[in-house]
Amino acid sequence: MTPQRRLVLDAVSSLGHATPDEVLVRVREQASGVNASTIYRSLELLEELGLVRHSHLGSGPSTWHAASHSGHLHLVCRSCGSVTEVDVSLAADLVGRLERDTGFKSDMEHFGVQGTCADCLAAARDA
Amino acid sequence: MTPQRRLVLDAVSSLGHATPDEVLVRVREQASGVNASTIYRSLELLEELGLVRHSHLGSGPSTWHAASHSGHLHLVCRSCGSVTEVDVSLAADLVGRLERDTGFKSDMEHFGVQGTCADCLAAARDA
DNA sequence: CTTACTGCAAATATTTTGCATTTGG
DNA sequence: CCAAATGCAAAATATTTGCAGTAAG
Repeated sequence: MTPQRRLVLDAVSSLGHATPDEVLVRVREQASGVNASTIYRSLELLEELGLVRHSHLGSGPSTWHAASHSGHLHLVCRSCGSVTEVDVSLAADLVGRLERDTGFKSDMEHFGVQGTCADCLAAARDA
Repeated sequence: MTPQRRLVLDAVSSLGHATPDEVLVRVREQASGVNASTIYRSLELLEELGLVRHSHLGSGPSTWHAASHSGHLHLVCRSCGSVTEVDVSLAADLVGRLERDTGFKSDMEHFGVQGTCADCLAAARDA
């Protein structure tokens, strides 16, 4: 565990859902010389070690979070970009049915669920 | 509706889930001079017109399909890359619960569900 | 020492944009 | 003719890779 890798892990842990670029910015607040490729390589390594995970929440870059911070679905609002977390158990029904019907074992955490959040729906109603 | 746009629509319709690059290749079989930027611009326009849609099935480029060909979830196998379609109604339970609990209105079609397909699970068991 | 890690620069891959040319109404 | 669409080239974005220098065991 090098200093750079520790900084990457700390950044991911404190940022929540961070893109590699956001991690880079945070890491550089602590150590200015760190390069983007080190971020990518560290994230990959930390994922192999099971310390962090990545998810695809939208069309942009993937986001990373600490492995300890898992067990939830990501609800991604297309309108305002907000990301809401809900317990992954809410999808247990769907996951179970998919497995029974097609034999497919789903990982609902890896991708975000796109849609529109309550606030944006309300704003659209008011407009 | 220009000749290029018609070719793009035809390509999307016949290819199923195609990336912009796959659409380009198909279009060039009919008209060799077509440029990639025309593909992107045509897809965008056709989506505004409601004739095609795009989904994010994995970490790579988005894929496009005819609007007539919708109403299903995409089950994307991480292991072999296969894409299985199942009726979107299977997710009605989850969608309803998310809306009731958090006010979030989900579009389950827009993102693929990652996981492992039955074949790859079987292969892993045999190995 | 020597193996592994890092920074740097360049290469990839994907998508977007500006602009001159062409096309179709 | 005029407005819109296209092709082309370059820019923008995101990520990966080769390589040489650095650092830690």
